[in-house]
Amino acid sequence: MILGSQDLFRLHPLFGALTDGEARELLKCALVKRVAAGDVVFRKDDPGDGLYGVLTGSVLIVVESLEGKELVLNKHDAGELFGEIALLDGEGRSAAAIAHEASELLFLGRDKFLAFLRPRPKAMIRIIALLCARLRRSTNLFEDSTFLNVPARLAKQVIALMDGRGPSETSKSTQTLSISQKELAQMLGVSREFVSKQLTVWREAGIVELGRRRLTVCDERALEQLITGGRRVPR
Amino acid sequence: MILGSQDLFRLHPLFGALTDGEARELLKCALVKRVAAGDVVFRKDDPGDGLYGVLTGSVLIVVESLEGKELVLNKHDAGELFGEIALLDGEGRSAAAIAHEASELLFLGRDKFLAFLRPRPKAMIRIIALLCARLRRSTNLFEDSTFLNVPARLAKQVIALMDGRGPSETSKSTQTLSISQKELAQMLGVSREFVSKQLTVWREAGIVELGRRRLTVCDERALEQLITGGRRVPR
DNA sequence: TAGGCATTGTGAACTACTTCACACAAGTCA
DNA sequence: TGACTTGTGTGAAGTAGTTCACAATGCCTA
Repeated sequence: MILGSQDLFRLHPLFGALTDGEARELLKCALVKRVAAGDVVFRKDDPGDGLYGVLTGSVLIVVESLEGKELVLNKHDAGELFGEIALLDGEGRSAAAIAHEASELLFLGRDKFLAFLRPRPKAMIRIIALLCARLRRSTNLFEDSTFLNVPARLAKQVIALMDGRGPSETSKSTQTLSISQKELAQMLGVSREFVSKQLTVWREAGIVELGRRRLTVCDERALEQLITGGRRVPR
Repeated sequence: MILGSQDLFRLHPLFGALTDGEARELLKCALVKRVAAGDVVFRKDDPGDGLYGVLTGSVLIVVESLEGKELVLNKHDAGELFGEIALLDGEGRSAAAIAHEASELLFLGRDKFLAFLRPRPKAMIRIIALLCARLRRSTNLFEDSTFLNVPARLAKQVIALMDGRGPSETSKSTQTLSISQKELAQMLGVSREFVSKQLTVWREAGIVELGRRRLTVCDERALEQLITGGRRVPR
């Protein structure tokens, strides 16, 4: 789906039922940034100068360790907002944002956004809902990383990526993800090699098919069972 | 410090500058729950029926794995609020709350709280700030658990516990924490034995002194260096 | 004062990962 | 076409943590 710059404001739950006039007015304050794959949108600790929305493409939220290993905290596709934390609390960016592919982003400056928000308690309610959702996700990630072993977390991640892409055609169909094993590894914070080995095991078990930047899930049920079965150190 | 039930409302940043009248009115809707150490305040997945504040004592936020291992996500002392997420988004409790010691809690029902919140955008702003703070903490925990090894995370946790207790007397003084090694382990999601071994190493290095449910930090600087020095698998 | 429970210390064996070192395949650009 | 880059597969060796098993110590209370 291709979003017009206006649609993001009109359609995103955060902005609720804006009138055409309001949407147009917000749009005047916003600007469209075009970025190429790999471009840095903002860095960790940058001042939170505004809110971003994804019109086309996708953006990764990333933190980097001292040795340069990257951990992907989140991926935002068309229609989603990001960069709200630093904007709202006035602290520095809590992570970097990097374009995953060539993308068009809508940028709304801090002052404009806060001015929009101040007289609209309903929008605040929706911001609160957004933050709660982020918090639940974040807590779950932490929980999983301490309770589940890597195969289980990998299975969970793969399923989440499939669900994110919408329920595809028929609910029973095999679905193909376009993602490299390195990217999968970075979303879990584990080594690329281990992901490769685990996927190979699954291929031999007929659960997935593999290709270059391609992962086709043949047996989603098997993956689901791996999650609940995949305790840590199951002796 | 012992909080009167009224003080929590008057003093907590979330409620801002309430008038005496407002505080009294809120208080009429609230009720005080007394719990003993180990009592369950709410369980994971319970409906989010209200907001809690700690008057005296402390409460742990805990998730449990399928095997029964407990991970302590947070600890709330006197003057702090908890239970806001499920309350705000209407989903089930994202974790359990368990009294760490005998405590007095103030409970404010969902309807009353939302009614209080609705006409007060300033209070919403403070809720938003609270959620942002929680989100940053949660993200940091996840980040640390993937980038740092256990000794570094343990050092960080110990320092955080000391800072939480206020800057003590003189800033250079040695400080004593009253906590068991099992509790420390559960805050990090690691084994009790490993914590014990690591603390023993530190004792032999003169960094800490140990006792039954007692941990005295002699050399905070050394702990701080362990954090930044403590990459994962440093070859 | 004895008995019981919670806490700590420690060694031995194990395991779930990691790093390192490659080989190979596939796409891309000069 | 060839050279280069990116992605994948795999084995060998290493390591940071785990579980298990137990001993010892201190505290609480009957």
